[in-house]
Amino acid sequence: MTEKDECCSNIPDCCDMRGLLSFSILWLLTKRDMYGQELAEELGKMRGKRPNPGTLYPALQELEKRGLVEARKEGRKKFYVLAESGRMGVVEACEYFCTVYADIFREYGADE
Amino acid sequence: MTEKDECCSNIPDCCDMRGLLSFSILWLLTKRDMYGQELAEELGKMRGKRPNPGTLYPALQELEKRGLVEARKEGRKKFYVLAESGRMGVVEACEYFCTVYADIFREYGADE
DNA sequence: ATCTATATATTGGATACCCAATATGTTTAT
DNA sequence: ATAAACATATTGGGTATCCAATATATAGAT
Repeated sequence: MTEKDECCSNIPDCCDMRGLLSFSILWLLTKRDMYGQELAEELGKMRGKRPNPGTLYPALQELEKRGLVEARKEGRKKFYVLAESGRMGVVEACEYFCTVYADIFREYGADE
Repeated sequence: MTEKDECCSNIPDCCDMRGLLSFSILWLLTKRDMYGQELAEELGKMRGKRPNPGTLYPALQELEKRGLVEARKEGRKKFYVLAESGRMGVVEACEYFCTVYADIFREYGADE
């Protein structure tokens, strides 16, 4: 608790680690439907920093436009739901991702 | 073995998985010094596709400019070597990376 | 009604990464 | 010396992600 607020805040300054936002969003949506601010919070927990609205909302619109997610409004909240193609795509993407970076995880992941 | 040539060629079309090039380069250089074409080949094995020269060389120049790698010429080959700051940075980056995507690896990585 | 908090969205600008195509050197072979 | 092969590099154009700052719209409280 003397640490930062959430999970990992050791954001490296050597490589900016940009990328994989859409991938992370799709993966989070396999857990449950979420609206924008929930996604922002979960992304913040994962990566140590919430994405800015100017980053998040265009990404969501793009995923919606491509038919990977669908939106359902509830009051002022707009819940994003994985579409059929998104659900298949994200599994494929996760498998690819894990294969590509398997060695890195073998060395630095695992415990802790 | 009936599969594709190298490791993973199931490049997903749902999310483009762009990003992490500099990170991957730094990580490869923890294994051994490499020149451009070697890096291109190793990146091709990792990700299923070699980066184009117009992608790779600017990235290498940027890493050199920022002092994370140093270059040593041997004939026509230009070997890239992790600099001090690069070696520390890449460990930090690997730990960050593994923390951020730990859950995805737990689900889709591990065996196979 | 009006104020506040919440949630979505846009604007403008920057950087990293991606490509195809082409150009410039440097060895090696003939 | 000239050609072929190898390696590095550049050009021009595109997309995804990143930011700070601002705008709009809805809901709940008073």
